[in-house]
Amino acid sequence: MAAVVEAARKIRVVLADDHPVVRNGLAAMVDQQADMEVVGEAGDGDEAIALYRRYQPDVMVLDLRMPRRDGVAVVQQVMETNPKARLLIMTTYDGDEDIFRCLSQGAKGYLLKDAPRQEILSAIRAVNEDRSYTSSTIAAKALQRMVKPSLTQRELDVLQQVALGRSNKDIARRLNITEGTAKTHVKSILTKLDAISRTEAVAVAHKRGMIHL
Amino acid sequence: MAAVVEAARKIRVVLADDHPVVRNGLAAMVDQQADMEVVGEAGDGDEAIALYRRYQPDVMVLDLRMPRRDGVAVVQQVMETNPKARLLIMTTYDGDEDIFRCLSQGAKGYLLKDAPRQEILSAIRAVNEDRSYTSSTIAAKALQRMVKPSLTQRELDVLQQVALGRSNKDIARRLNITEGTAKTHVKSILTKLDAISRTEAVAVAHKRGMIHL
DNA sequence: GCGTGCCTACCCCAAAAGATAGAGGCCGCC
DNA sequence: GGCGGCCTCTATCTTTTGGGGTAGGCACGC
Repeated sequence: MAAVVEAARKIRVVLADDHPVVRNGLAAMVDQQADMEVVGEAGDGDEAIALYRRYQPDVMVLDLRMPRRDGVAVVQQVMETNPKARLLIMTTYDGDEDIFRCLSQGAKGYLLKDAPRQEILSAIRAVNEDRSYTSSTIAAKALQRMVKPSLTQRELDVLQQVALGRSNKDIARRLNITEGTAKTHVKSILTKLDAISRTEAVAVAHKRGMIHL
Repeated sequence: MAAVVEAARKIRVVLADDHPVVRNGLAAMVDQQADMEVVGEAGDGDEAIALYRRYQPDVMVLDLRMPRRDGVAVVQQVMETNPKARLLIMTTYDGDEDIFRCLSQGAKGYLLKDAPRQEILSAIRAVNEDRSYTSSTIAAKALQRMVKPSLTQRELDVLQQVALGRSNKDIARRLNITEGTAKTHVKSILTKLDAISRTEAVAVAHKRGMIHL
């Protein structure tokens, strides 16, 4: 057999996704490439962190929604111990607010799961070279987001309660504020989300990935 | 080269899923098996129907959520022209109400996307032999569902409107009924879903996959 | 120091929502 | 034919929502 010739070291990749099928598909795609190889596969957030530590891969591809610890938490954790980590976020949903949380915490790129094969591969290469990769869909969303006012933490707390169907009085009790204050928050939520009713606010917030029902 | 020995004809499979990664992963898994092969891949509902017609596969694996035409519609369409079709539904979400719509329309089996490799393969084999395959998670849900009262069509119409944040008056206008009637429907929705407010009803309905936000 | 944004809290008031208790028409099933 | 489920509509009453404005305390940045 001829000697294996490698111009350069391969890009070492760790995959993290809770769906075996998706991991399988990604692994197959990556391993078919001459310039990259899969060195580890994780099925949840905790595993992802462990595998990153163990293999110190060039790139880790992360699903945003995973059991035990979601993508946001993994990015946070990994970047803390390894600020130079190159992480590529992958998710099913565009418009997910968590994307921005990941990116602002240092994730290098973002991909939609319905991206074609080639886009996925070039995203991995881009991230490996420390270039950031952002799918055009997301770039557009990011711009939209700059314009639209974002909710404060407290408002997100209240919104979360609203989404559970709680009344203002209930929300006030749980957050240790008066009903009047709860109403104030709800009002500003409605204004910012451009919604007429709390129910519509929940729909809008869910669509924008600000809350997960 | 030795002659290829085949004890029996391979199971001919068509895959339908809008995520290239998932299709890739499934295809790799299937083609690795000695007793099955992928004869077609579809990226949306319309394609799925077209490919079924063209290849008349033994089994078609269908994602429930797809662009252009979702799994329910595909099952409906295919079963109509080909009552003996063997369809295996695959989805990300347990608790999706649409599952039951598919099964009652003749889909042979149901799988969660996070199912392990082996389960997926044996589901395909089961469906091919005209046995039905139901993941245990779903069997449990089905039982729960028997107990809980389901909404009438009209109530689902109203619920859909409620989920959009519309007021009773709005809903009444759009459905050509009086506000009082709209309220009556909302009331019975709240009762059946065991919710205190319309907002909670939306949350519950969404969790049960009765509506998609 | 001064503005700005956030959280808190209060007021009033009109509108909507929800709870309750009816009732008639229609359709399918036993 | 009778019964039950569904859709429609009515009326009344209480509670909750949402819109309007105002304002003090606090932290942060310029």
